[in-house]
Amino acid sequence: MFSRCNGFTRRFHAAVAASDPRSPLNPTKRHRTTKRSKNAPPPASDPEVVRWNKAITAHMRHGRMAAAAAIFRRMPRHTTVSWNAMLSGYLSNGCFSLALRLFDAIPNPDLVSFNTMIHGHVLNRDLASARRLFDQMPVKDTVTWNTMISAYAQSGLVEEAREIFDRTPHKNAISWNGILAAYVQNGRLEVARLLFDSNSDWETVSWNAMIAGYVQRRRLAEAQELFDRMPERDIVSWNTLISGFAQNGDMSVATRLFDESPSRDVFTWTAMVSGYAQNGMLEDARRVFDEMPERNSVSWNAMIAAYVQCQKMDQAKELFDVMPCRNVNSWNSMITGYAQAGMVEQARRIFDTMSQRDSVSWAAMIAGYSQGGSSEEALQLFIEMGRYGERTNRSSFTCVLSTCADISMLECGKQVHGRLVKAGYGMGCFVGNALLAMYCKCGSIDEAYEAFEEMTEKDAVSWNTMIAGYARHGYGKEALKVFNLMRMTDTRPDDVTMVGVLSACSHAGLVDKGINYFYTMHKDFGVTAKAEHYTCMIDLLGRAGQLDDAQALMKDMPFEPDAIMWGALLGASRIHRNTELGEKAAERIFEMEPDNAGMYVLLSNLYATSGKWGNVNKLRVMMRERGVKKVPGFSWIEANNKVHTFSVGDMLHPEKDKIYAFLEELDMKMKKEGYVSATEMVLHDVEEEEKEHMLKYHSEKLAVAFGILNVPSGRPIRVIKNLRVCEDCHNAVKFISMIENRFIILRDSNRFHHFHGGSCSCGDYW
DNA sequence: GTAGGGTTAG
Repeated sequence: MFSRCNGFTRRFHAAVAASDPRSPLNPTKRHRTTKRSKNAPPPASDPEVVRWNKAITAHMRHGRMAAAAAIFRRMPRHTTVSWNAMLSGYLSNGCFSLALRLFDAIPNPDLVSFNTMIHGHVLNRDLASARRLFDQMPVKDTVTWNTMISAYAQSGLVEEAREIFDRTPHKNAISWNGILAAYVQNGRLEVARLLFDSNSDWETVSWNAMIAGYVQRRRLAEAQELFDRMPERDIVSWNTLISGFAQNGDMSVATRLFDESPSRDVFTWTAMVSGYAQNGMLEDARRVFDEMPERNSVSWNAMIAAYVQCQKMDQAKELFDVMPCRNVNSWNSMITGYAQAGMVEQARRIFDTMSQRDSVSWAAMIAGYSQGGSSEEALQLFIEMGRYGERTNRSSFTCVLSTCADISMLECGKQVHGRLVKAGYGMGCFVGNALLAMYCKCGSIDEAYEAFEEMTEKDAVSWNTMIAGYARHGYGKEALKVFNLMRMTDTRPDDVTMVGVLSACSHAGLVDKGINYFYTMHKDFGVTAKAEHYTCMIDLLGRAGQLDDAQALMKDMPFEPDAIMWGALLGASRIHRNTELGEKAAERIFEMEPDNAGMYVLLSNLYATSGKWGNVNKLRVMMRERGVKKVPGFSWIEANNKVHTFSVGDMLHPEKDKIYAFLEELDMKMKKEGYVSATEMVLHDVEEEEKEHMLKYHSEKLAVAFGILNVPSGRPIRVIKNLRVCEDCHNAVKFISMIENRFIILRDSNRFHHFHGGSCSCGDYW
């Protein structure tokens, strides 16, 4: 590393020494600005060489790198200008490594070579190398300083940009615009405005930057005000304002401005196309698209995106097939479109056929799998993405984390977390919230809280996720502690927060607190009770045995009770063995959702525990007549980097013999400790004496047994079940946690249960 | 031959 740095410096000094006194590299005669000073004589150049250099530039401008290189090789004599033309050509065509090699080979690099190379590093998103080169230059000109200012500005490093700006000896309009843009583009609009107002001779470019800042913040009135006041408007000014109104849904103003504008270019037309598209005006978008005098790939992509957004994939495909030159974005739009329309195979076909992919392509494909429920494929592709060397972006991280959360793959999620840290994205809201949700849903509430604490910025979603996470884990007090922390910040509790808070109270049995929050949340936080809040309250009162109050609340609320509310009441009736109310609730649910198998099971369990076997049978007949299929129960557990799935009485798992033998053994021990199997809990078409047998092999028990055999002792056993855990299994797992001295965390369709030492965090209250 | 503002995809 060091030898390389010294090499640069040595070469630089050699260049200075070799140059004549008029050289821009000679520290005694600094050039103040970019333009050659008027009294210096023009450099003596051979007109022949100038012709060659011009040819190189022309080829490079059209992306013909090979032709440019051929001319360069054939030239009888290379000037530094020829080398620089090649350098900037390679960079503008995206060939960074070629450029770097060429730069190393330049015999007498001058200021322009160095400036170009700094910019090259910036394009390569390698600010450190750019800065190293910058620091090594004994002589800098305004271009050098300006390049660094905008490099920092574009990377969000406003303070660094400011520092460079302050040190810039000969600031020109570009320097000033650079620091203005640094503030505007990094959300410091007020500072930018102060700076802007402190000076009166801004160039049009800077007016435009300021207007764009307001447009991005949807502050259109201020944008318009500046636009009206600016001394000179160019086409960019018009385009910025037009697209501002178009993107914010005001197509009538956009159209008026479009008609008023003195001239239009591709940008103007494309802004109109995408504006119409985003406002669902597909025909207008297409009309403008057809009227456009010229189109570039962005215009085509905007029109394709319009069809994609309306899920008109046939028309999107039609355009895609005929467009003259497709870029990555065109392909990415098609992937996104197919994925969102649920046509994952077509999306994959596009993904496989495209010649070059970027991180967006991978993210779109991963999102397609993830949202389509193909979790395994999503994870597979994420792993492949890493192998392929593609830089994982925030969006793919977010998708994969939510996939891990859905199927509760904690180990996988942790690995993704590790890569996230390595990628150096920091813990902003977007990715941080996904990480938080992953840990919550994977049952690792402590790690969730760690991630929460590490987040550099928290928004309402972060707080809400953490509160709801604690609530679902039965840690009501912790949830309320987080809620109280939240109240001390600037983030206002919203309706989602209050759903979390109320359900925390409900899951932890904090009845009075819950009631209090419910009745004061409007006064305290301006949250009006929605149906979700009432559902929480019915649940809370019901669990606490205040079934009359729950019913009274249902009667008084400003909504018609829905199936979820009746379901909460049915669940409460089951806990408190109130058959009459349970039946009433179930009746209403069956009217609204005749296919909701879970509710038949709940009612059946209620009948069974009350010894009403005749009704259990009747219900069974009813289900058969109505064709209601009980959703098969599954449990799964992650062990040895694999997900192991179990169904009732599973005979497919390779280790089934060991598992069943172990369960027999456990059963004996449990009975010695006083466990009685609740045979009556099962809803099955089996004979009485077989019931105990079936129960013993519920999927969650199999998974727990497998976990004890395979998860190292001391580590918690995490099991996920797709349905609610049955009472017998819940009871059994309590015994198992005591006998085997293990922490067992069970996620069912409703909440988390943390078992240890013979009891559960839900307090048998679920 | 090098540095600044506006359009698409996620």
